[in-house]
Amino acid sequence: MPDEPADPFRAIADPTRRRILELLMERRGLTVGELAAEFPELVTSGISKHLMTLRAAGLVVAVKAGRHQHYRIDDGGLDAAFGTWISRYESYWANALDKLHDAATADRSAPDNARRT
Amino acid sequence: MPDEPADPFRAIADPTRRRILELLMERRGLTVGELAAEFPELVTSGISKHLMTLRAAGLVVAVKAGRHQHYRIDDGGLDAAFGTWISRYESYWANALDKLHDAATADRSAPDNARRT
DNA sequence: TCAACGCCTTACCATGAGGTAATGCATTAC
DNA sequence: GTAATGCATTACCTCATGGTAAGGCGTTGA
Repeated sequence: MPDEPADPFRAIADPTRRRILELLMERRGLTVGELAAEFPELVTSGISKHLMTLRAAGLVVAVKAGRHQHYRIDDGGLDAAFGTWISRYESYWANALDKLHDAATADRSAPDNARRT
Repeated sequence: MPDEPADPFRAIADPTRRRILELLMERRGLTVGELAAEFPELVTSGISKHLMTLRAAGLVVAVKAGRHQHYRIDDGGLDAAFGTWISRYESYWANALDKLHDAATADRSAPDNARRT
């Protein structure tokens, strides 16, 4: 079986893979070598393995171009993987953060319940 | 060292822990026993370990009440853990999905770029 | 054609994570 | 006080994961 689905949540559990996704969001179409250059402490084949994990999770796709291979984020895959989860949590947050906001405005002396707005 | 930060992304990588979070969103204040009842295939101490992982990641908090212990989601912690990441990806999605939409309307014959809508 | 390049693939290893079982420790009930 | 309950903690096992090293294969350029 070449095509096991692979859990996207497990894919983003690794900091290196999250960093790869960030890099691919900033500059799409990066090659393995260009990505590997951002991780001096890792060997190229390690990056390749991470990319395969991301591909197996449906988060990135690769396009062959000559002897290079350009990776970019699979927008649809990313949405399919996390869209449902995020929207569910967002509706939860909408309620939860409302309550936090109420508490914060009611009591101005405890401002750091929610860092980052 | 009792307080190692613990990566929240690693915490939600496990399906059991994601399920626990969902349950705590539906009914807050569940005890370990009540949660364990939802996982017949697991032993109670396993659930306890998962809860400790979620606590270490700052995603849930426990409130002692008699000899029970009520767990609930740490709203601020959840936001601190994922808020930044999600908002960044959302702004990306806003662009990316726009492009998908453009591509879909421009070329009606390639409809399955985005599964799930 | 042949060598160099770029990436993938395949062992292989060390570490960490998920699971169970057993023990410890409060708290409640008798 | 004693027993039972509810959960935490510890020890232990197994398997998955992240990492390296080495070899394979297609592509490019001379």
